[in-house]
Amino acid sequence: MSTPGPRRTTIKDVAELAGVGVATVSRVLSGGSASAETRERVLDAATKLDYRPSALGRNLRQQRSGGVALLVPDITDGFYARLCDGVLSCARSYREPVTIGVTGDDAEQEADLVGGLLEQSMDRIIAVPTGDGEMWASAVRAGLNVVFADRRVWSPGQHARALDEVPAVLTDDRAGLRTAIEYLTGLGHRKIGFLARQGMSHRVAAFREVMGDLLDDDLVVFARASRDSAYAAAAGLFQRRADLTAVIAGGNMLGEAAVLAARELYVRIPRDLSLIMFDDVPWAELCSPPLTVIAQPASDVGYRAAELVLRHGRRPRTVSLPTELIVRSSCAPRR
Amino acid sequence: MSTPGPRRTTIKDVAELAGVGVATVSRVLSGGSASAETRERVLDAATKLDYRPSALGRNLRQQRSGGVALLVPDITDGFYARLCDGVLSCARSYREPVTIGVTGDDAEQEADLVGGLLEQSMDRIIAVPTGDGEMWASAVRAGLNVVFADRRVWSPGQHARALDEVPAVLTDDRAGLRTAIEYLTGLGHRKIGFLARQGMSHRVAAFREVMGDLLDDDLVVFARASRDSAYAAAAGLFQRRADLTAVIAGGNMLGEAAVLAARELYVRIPRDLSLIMFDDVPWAELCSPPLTVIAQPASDVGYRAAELVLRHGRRPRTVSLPTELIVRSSCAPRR
DNA sequence: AATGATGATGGAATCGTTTCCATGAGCACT
DNA sequence: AGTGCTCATGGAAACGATTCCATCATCATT
Repeated sequence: MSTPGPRRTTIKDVAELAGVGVATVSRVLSGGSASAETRERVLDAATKLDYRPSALGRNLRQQRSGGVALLVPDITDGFYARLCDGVLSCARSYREPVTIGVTGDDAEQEADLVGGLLEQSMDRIIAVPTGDGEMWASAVRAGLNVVFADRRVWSPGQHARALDEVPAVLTDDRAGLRTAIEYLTGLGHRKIGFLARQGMSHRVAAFREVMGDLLDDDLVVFARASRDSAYAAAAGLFQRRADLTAVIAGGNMLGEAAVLAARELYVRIPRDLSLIMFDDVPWAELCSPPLTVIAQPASDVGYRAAELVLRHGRRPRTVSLPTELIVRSSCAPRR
Repeated sequence: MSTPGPRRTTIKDVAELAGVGVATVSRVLSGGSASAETRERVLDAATKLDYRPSALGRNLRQQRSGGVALLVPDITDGFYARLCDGVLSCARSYREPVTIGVTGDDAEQEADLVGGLLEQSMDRIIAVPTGDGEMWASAVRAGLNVVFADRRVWSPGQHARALDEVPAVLTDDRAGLRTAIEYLTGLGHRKIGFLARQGMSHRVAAFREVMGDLLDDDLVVFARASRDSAYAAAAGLFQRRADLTAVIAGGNMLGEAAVLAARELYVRIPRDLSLIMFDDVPWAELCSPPLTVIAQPASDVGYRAAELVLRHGRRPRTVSLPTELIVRSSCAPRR
């Protein structure tokens, strides 16, 4: 089977070669106090034996496994892929491994995943949460070190304040939405739709608030976290409400679906329908027509979240990163 | 600071409550032999205490941490994102956590990452390798359980056969390329370029082989793993060789760059230049013009690779998944 | 009835680290 | 010289599981 091989070199071997106790080796290697001479002898021995501390032993002793967990709804979505990339790049500089799980925007899967992490004694986690504040509250009570990214979750009961203390890195959806809506109304649009995905309630809330008097609740539709569902939602909206003249897609999968559905239904963009999509992706520029988007610093969101969870120093409650409206050619004046 | 809290319930607590020894509890929980009555008592106690075995203890004892590691060049690239998704979805059904690292197609970073994994005693890894057979050979000699995905690496020396035993899940690049090239030559194209990225030597080799007499080595160009570099490579090629009538992009970042560069240089697709891109992505259809692509089952590649590394049964040396040419509107007859 | 085989069981060792605590040396000050 | 203080140091005890091994009961066979 597997070769029995030469046993891996342990701290004990180093101690022996250096002629000191294991405790001393441990102290030297983790930056404790020791005399200069001892330190040198230990370091020498360690390099001579090519000693690498076993994370396993350390983890058991410290009752926590290193590394960070990262939970995103869908890694295939360009936005979350970039968010992951940001986390990964920050974690790399701390030499911390990152464990990724996808929740599919499903509360049950999310709970499962978190359960698994607890079992692994992972105590640091960055999450794009999907619903169920109860679950998250109990997780932080269990000692989990949570940072929310992209969206957050509030404490369910008005007495439990556990979640309100959880730091979060968000994008300024509201401002982005406001700019976008102002742009559209400036072009004369009044009937503005919103394509959302389950779990985007924060964005929907912001949309409702910013729209104010203009809001027509029949114009906001929800899709599940699949391509097909997004398409169905977009097509359904376009067919049902012929009076629609502009639509905002809550994410790039929704935007994709909107373009596709419009094409299928002979709705011309931007002549018949103006479209603004959340999140700038490389293909938005390549699309026909090039899409006007609300750009989000996805990678920064990930990076900052990782910093928060890894540095763990005094940390601000919540940081909000700016969005930017990038005007291309998918919006036109209402005709 | 952190609440000392009630100690987590250990196997010992369960043993005590059930009135048996810890060894028995362990056996029952991991499916060993035990009398029906004992089994029941143990299971009862376990549920009553809401006992969850600590992965830490197990890991240390077994000298290996569970889970799988996954190394990809760039998680932001749609292809690798889907590959990750495939791995994650398979791993989920085994309840195994997945640790992801991005190599950026850089051998040094790759080696770093693998070193880190060794330190964590991760012994199962799925990798899209980038260069340096030496490093991978020593990794498998160290007992690492490697499965290559998307591309593989051969043993450096002709005597060391370590790597040739490593299973791999690949896509049939050669066939895809052959079909694409036949399609292009059928349209009358003779000067066909290839846009590659560092680390795509397998694909370049296949291109060279399939092109045969038609090959003009000056028409294959390499980019580094960044968007800018891809753009520069494409633009450079288009300017340098005005006689070029068709080009194949080795990945979707390259394809993106090609479309952009062509647009910038007033090269019309497909009128002046036919384009085929490796890997079908949702936006290929939305692009103007819609792109003809060589589709690859990215998610399946990941899924199968995960199966291979997790089931670990008798396993085929290498599996090759089919590609498919999807004809859209980015190719036209040579004029 | 004596012997052997089988199977369930629990005690104890083990994995590799960190950290608590006791020890002893060195030094300053009275 | 004696007292007290600060250090460096090493032994040993965790951490929580798995698994080796010895023990004991039960039962079948001679």
